[in-house]
Amino acid sequence: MGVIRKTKAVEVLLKEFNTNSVAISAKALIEQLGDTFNKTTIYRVLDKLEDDGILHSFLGKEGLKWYAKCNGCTSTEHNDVHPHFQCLSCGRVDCLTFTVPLPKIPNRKIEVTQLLIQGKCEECFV
Amino acid sequence: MGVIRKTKAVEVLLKEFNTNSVAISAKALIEQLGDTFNKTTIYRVLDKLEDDGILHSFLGKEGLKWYAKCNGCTSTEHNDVHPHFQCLSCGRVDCLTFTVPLPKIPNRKIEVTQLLIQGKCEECFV
DNA sequence: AATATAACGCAACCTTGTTGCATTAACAAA
DNA sequence: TTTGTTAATGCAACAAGGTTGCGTTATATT
Repeated sequence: MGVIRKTKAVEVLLKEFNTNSVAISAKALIEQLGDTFNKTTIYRVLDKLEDDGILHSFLGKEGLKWYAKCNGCTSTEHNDVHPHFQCLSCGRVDCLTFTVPLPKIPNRKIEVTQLLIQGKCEECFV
Repeated sequence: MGVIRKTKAVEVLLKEFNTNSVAISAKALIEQLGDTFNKTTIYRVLDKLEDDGILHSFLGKEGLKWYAKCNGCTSTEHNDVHPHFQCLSCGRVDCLTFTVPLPKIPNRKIEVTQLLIQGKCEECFV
């Protein structure tokens, strides 16, 4: 498990996530880069970058898969489980930096939490 | 907007949600009832029951749409935004009764929150 | 430069969910 | 209880996001 070859697709996709500090959906990436790279390639590179702990993914509104850069994750563990914010006006999604304290639930083991907050972002908020 | 006719499909689907106190995915309902009712019908009835404030929906793992009974919702407002718990062992999903306090986010307006917690449920937890 | 094989492109496919339209059935009124 | 209106249904075809198999290309190693 590892990105072993620095291909064009890997390079271009990584640049996307480095220049934009927001999350990007696979769909948007395909719309944007689909002429340059096959969608299969894009999906596979995203998968691999996630495996390697470089990107993390989550589900946005309507079940679309979004990706964003990781902070301090390794290929063995994704440890930046944080909320995501999706603007209902402009559609933009980004990562929030705080963590939400959850109450202990008796007899259950929490492994993953996915918190998606929807509303109006800074730019769309009047 | 309202369920104006008590049809077989409405009756059977409502019974599903009344006898099981857990959430059920549209997919599971189609697998279970697809011989009796057309999947289109099932999707439409679920839609309508949600419009009427009888069911609420949310996205589970893998972007599947899940439905569960509402508590005190009306056709104009779904006000039971609560976390959902999905067991990674048995796949079962249910509604949690607590609410999670979110920190205020400056310059943003929170409208909806979707919190999906994944882990081991009471039965699968050792 | 030769070579092994990861990565790619393409086409075909899968799944969840939606739409248009003709037919059926729920329910109110006669 | 028959009739008439129209909501609800079934069917087929479609839509969109994503996946798979396989032959070809290109990266990195020797």
